[in-house]
Amino acid sequence: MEAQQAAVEPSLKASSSSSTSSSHSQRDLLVSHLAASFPAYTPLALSLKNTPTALPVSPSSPSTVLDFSSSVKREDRGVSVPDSLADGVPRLGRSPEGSARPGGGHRRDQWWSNMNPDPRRDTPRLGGEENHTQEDSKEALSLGSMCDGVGSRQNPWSKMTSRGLRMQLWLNGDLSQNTHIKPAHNQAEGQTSASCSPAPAEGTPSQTSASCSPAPAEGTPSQTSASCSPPPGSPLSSAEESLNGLGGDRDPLAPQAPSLEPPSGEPSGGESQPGTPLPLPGPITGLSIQETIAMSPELDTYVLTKKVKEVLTDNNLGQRLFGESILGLTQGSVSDLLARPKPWHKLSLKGREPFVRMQFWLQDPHKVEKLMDMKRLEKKAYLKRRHSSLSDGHSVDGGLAGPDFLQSASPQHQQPPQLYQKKIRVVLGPEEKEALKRAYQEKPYPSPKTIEELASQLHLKTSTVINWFHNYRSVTALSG
DNA sequence: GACTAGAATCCGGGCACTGC
DNA sequence: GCAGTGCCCGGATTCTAGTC
Repeated sequence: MEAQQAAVEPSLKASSSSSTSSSHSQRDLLVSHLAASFPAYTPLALSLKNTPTALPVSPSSPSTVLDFSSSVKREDRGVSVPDSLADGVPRLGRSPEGSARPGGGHRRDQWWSNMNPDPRRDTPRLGGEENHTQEDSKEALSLGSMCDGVGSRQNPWSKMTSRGLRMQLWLNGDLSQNTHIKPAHNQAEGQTSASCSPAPAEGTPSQTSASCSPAPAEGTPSQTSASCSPPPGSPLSSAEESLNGLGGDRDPLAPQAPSLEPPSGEPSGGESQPGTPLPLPGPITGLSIQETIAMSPELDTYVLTKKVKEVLTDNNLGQRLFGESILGLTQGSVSDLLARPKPWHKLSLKGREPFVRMQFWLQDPHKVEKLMDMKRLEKKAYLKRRHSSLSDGHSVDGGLAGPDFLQSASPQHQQPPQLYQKKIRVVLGPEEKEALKRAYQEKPYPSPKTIEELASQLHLKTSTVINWFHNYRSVTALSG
């Protein structure tokens, strides 16, 4: 904790200064420190909810503010009325004013504004806050939240959402306007990191043509796509470019540059296996996809889902296969997403991820073939398993259908189980619920000791008991 | 494939405590 | 008194398992 803060603080100072070339080494230190501290989010290899591994952060990661600003339609969503207010039902609890207070949705606007600085609105502020500095980045988080994020409640990368990610990006320098990432020195790094400074650093040799400057002048033949993208063949290039081209007033599915084509030769995602979630094309790092999502301009979720539905129905592909293979979600979630896509601006970072993945998938020319292959493999594996199970005298019906079956069918799931472990849903039995309710009647706010006791008596995790009380308080508050 | 209950998670806010 | 920190809370959201 202290060490982490020690690492953070210099970077805060560095990033708030106008020149950051001197912070290069600090930044490197910070990045490597973060690489050691933060678990990774590796969506390609892992399920959405799976255990993170080492963060593949390096100075060379395209940790960049993507060049969205020129094409991004700002989220002009007006006032987003929370459901709790929209339905006119007053909410109990401590913060009915919470929805009305200046924070709430406004903070998300702030986040979005920070992520997508609109040059048109980039007017000097009162009080001399010309620069987007530490203050700007921090003001969207309370002290408690900062503390939670940096200290006691650090989330693994896979669990970060907009704010957590924003902090991370800010730490990386991408959100601090004045942070100019110096081109990396070594060759390997040079390919990407060098090119992705938020803005062309003054006096910095244009080593790469290549800045992912937020707003290259219009009409400037931007090298961005070429230089900000990962090496040719890397799917990230297509991913990011595709997203770059997804300004809100453009058809999210509109054909993109040739680079949208997945790497030639090997179909993107390589040898897909049934049950292997998220076969995004190629080795996209977790950081990249997360950043891509965070920086992604507004996608038209309705158009996106409509297109996905069309492709699935046209090719007789099931939601389950699609969900588990592409999105890492269950059939029910896919159904929900496709039937009732939320507007982009109402989605958190996490909520946007499936749509970004849909977008990736739709742009894959081999998408149908790959899903078909998965379907075949799934069937083959199922039959094989069924055969062997029958010979063992065990039935495979029921228990092995669905994700479990998929996972067992996938060779990749022979890897350490924690990598592919699905979140186990706790289903409380009626007796457990009854006991919890009794305890609630007695004490809606149980002490840690009581929680411990309840947990051990009911053979539950303390977190489950805590969650139950939390949710039950919400439910009773709403109904009461 | 649609729908739902509810467990889990995210996040901002509030408050107590501590050290200066 | 103030800033920093840690913890807990409510509200909102996400997403799984189960059912139809």
